[in-house]
Amino acid sequence: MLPPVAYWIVKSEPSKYSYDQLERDGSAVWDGVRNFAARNNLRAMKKGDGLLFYHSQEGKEVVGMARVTRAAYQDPGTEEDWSAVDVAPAGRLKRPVGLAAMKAEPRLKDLGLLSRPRLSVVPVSRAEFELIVRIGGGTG
DNA sequence: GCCAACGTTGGC
DNA sequence: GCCAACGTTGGC
Repeated sequence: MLPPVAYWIVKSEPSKYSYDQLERDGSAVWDGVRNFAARNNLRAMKKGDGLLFYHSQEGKEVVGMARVTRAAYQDPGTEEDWSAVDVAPAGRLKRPVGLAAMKAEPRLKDLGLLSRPRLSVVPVSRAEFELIVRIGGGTG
């Protein structure tokens, strides 16, 4: 039996790196994280973990799913002790799930995205993950 | 080890 | 563009 996967929300400003771009690229090196808590979350990721891709600043919505394709390794952009993972797109939501919709959903009241708004990589429970995907109409 | 200053993020 | 929140840095 496969080990259970974990779930995360990763944030990106679409003007810097959008979900569209990830789909065009087919995969991406998720690097440049310079926050200890976010780094620790990156390091806890395993290949196969599920990601929700959130657009910050513009959109303010979860737009799609992605998957971890390579567990944490040295961030290639620095000599310092930071980490990167590789990710691949795993389906766009039929309807993006906006920040307001998540705030309004009682079952998402403990969502890390809401309680730790400045953290760029936050864990979510399987239930939260699946609920957000369901609110978004799935990936069709 | 504390705390003030500073920089960055991100919602509004 | 503003401002609040918060993480990080650096002086003491």
